[in-house]
Amino acid sequence: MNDVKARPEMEWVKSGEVRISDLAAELGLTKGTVSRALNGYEDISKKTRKQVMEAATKHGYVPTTQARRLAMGLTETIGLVLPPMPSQPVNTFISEFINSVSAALHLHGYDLLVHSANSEESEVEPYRRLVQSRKVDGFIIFRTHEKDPRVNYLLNEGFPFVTHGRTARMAEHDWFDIDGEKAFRDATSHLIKLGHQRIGFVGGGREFFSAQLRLKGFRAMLEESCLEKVPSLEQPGDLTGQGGEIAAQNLLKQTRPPTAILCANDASALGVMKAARELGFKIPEELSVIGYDGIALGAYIDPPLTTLTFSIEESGKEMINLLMRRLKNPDLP
Amino acid sequence: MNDVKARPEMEWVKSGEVRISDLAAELGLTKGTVSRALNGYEDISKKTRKQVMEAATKHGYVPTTQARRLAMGLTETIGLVLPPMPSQPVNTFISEFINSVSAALHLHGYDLLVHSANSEESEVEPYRRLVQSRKVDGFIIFRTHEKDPRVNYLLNEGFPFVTHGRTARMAEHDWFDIDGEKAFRDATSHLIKLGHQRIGFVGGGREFFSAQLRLKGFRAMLEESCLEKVPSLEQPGDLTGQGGEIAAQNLLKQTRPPTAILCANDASALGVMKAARELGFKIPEELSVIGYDGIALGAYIDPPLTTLTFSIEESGKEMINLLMRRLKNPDLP
DNA sequence: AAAAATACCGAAACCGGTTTCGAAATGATT
DNA sequence: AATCATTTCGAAACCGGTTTCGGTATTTTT
Repeated sequence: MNDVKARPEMEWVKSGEVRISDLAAELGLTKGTVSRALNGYEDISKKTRKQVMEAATKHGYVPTTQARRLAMGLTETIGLVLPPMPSQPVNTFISEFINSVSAALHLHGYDLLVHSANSEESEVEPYRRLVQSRKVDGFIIFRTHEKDPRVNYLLNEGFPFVTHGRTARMAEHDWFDIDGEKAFRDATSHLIKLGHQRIGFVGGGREFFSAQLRLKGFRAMLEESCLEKVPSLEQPGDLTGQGGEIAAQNLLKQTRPPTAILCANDASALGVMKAARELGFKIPEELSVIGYDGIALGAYIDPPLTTLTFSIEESGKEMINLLMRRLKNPDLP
Repeated sequence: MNDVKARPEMEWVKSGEVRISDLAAELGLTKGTVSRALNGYEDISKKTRKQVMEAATKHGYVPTTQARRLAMGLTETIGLVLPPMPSQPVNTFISEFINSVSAALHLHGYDLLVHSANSEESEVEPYRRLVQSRKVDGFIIFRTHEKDPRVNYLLNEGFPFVTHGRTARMAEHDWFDIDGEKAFRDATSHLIKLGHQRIGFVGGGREFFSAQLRLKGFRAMLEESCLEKVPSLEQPGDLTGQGGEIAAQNLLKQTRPPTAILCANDASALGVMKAARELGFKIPEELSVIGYDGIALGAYIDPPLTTLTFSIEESGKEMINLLMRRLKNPDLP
């Protein structure tokens, strides 16, 4: 079934043939008038507007984006810079995130420009290039650090952006974050009610603010429940499977190993589970493992990964709303 | 460490302040001359060129992209349309692919525009919009169908694109594909040498050409090895975990179940493994399961997923090379 | 030294839209 | 019927670059 044939009522027109001046010439108008008619200006008679509209749809006229952008001084494009590849093995989050962000942007008539980061250069370099060449009107930043050079740069430039994750300067910019603190309070509470007395924690890097908040939630609930804080039960991690393995080994080789382990994300949790198996721990009988991200794959492995979920789609939508609001009026955070 | 301070030698200039006409005025030249000087035209004296270059770097001049694009009639942007979300649960492929493609494009000075597909509208609609508004110079298409409406549309338009995966009209366009046929011949051969006599196969949808080729490789090796073809051992799938579960149930509930199962991708394989566990099959003692994609996560589950790997990064690079070559001279496929 | 070739740069058109301003045509007011 | 207010559109500037063309100034050739 050829798609062209699927639209028999419309004479096939090669795209990109008709310009606004062509329409104007055919209608005996000037291109300025045609432009105003199409863009809903009030100083156009309904008769003229109707004629213009009809001619436009008849010829399949679509304004050339580059010309619009130049004239209007904006790009209607938002930039998203991907982190360097090798760091993220279990990366389902990113593609879901891109998808939701892209869809949300589309509703506002914006496009998504995805840029890859070169691991050799400075973290802000891609942002700088995009800003200077005026290829985007704003940015979406995720995986924020507490002191984030990208945030510093863009704030300094006065360039619009939203972050996924809080930063030290979050009072000065738009941000969105999952309440990981609460999630980990709840998860910890849940484990305690099940009778666990020794709970391990595998964190993300210190540089990731959101991972710090998850740790904070964990600690808060321990204190609230009057459980003693055991430093050796808090292991650093790096949000990767490998990091999870190492952390789990440190936890489980102790004389009194934990009976449950909370992980800052799902990739870590998978690493923890692998290490636990290799050390002979039965999951979930001897050891409970809980991750965070809600990757779809968790349901397909044995034992199924217990994970805390949040909606990536909602996150994307919410972030775009924040960003669009700011693009329309740059006021106060 | 503020990144701005990291460049102490450069006086800080707010980006986007200086235009080409500013440079021209300062140097006492016309903007046409400045443009030619910067773009390496031969009719510029070395002295003038040097002055222009220095003034440009001094002021941090970067040409405005929209203006360049309008004047030159190209966008230097390639479009990538994501498939609707819910279909792909184990989606690490996409983000890796986006990353590699984006990096490869960047080497050629091109940008990547990522667009999300709306599941309610026609598959070609996003492409049509992008073409008509002239937002991209070409496309990257993946997950091709044998008869692909997107391919038909773009061929009809004469619009450049590359596909990841073959199509029925592959003689007419650039494409890149992993030799899945050979991979599955080899895998099948391997299983046979291990002594397996009954090998199951979980395919992808009939609409995915590449999945068909994997099936072809499987069949070819069976025939070559003089094993009888058992239709019931070939189960359709849909490249999802759920599809894999169903297919596995159909395979394993037979009176003489297979001792090994080949899967068209890793997501299917995970579903197969889940179903096999639930039916009491021990992996890998009683049943071998092999997937295809090489997802990084496979190593972290128990038992580890046996998978056939290919380099997504290489694929992306190769595809971009094909596309760039075509953009530079639109000749024959 | 005059003629021809070359190097170098200015002028201006162009890409395809948007937006401001003013004038003509129409309608309303007195 | 003359005056004022509105409606409606044309004219032109503008966005910020690129590229073609032609004309001096300079150098090379004879």
